[in-house]
Amino acid sequence: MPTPHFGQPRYRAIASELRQRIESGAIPLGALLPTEGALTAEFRASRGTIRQAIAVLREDGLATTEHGRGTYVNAHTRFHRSGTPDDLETIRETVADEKLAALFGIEPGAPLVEHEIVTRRSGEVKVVVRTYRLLNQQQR
Amino acid sequence: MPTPHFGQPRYRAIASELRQRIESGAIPLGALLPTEGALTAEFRASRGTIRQAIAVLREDGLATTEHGRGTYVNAHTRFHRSGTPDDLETIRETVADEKLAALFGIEPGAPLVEHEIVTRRSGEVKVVVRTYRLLNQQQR
DNA sequence: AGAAATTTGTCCGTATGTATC
DNA sequence: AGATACATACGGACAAATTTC
Repeated sequence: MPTPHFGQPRYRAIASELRQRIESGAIPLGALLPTEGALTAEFRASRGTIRQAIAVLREDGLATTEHGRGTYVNAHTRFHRSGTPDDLETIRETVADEKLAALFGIEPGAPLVEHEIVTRRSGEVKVVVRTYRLLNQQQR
Repeated sequence: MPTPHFGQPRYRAIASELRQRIESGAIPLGALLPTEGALTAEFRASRGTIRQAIAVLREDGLATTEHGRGTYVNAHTRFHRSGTPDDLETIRETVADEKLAALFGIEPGAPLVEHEIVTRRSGEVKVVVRTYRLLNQQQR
């Protein structure tokens, strides 16, 4: 069989289809996706293509895959406006180390405001973001 | 050929090697990586495995791939949209201090990927943002 | 507790499509 | 137009983690 992929690659089309099933509720949040074997049968695509489609969902934060277990639809992904239960936000005053001091052009030990946001997904820390600003600095 | 991957998968080992070449300067920032074909020959791995290794570098923000062109090592300086020049983005591998180690549930000293964005406005550093993620090296 | 079945992870080789040089 | 380089897709094989019996 040739491999004609005009506009949309096969794996993206499959990813879209799966995404739609998730958003429509056909596949409930927190549930397992069909196995790779089942999806290869349904879409009559190779396993590699199916895995690529699932990788798209993972990259978009919609699913999480576990070895030997399967791929879950992430329970609480979208629509987390303010007060996300899974994010932790901390604001504290800290002091500049050598590197930060050099960047800001201040003395090491001088005060800075540190803003830290910890993002978790399924209990695991996914990313830690820290912003540093000078004290009493007004936005423009 | 069998597939003996004891501790570390082949594609991760290759990714580490490439990462090291980048950090050591053997492959300069902004330069093109060797082509997939060249890497296939050098590491005697299949093209799929090479592409998996390069994907790791992309996920860590170290490289960018362009169809038909090649894979670039991301340079320190990133493009700025119109208006606000003078942003500087740095990606480096660092080690977890006590606090970060506790957050991620890893050992202090374990490697992390740090993205740092320094925003200046008329020569003055306005804000420093640092994000920390697990290296694509350790699975868990 | 142990063995088998299930499911995802890694790797190979090949072929063809598409973008860039 | 031709050569080069990345993108997509197939099929097969074995490894490793989990679940089931």
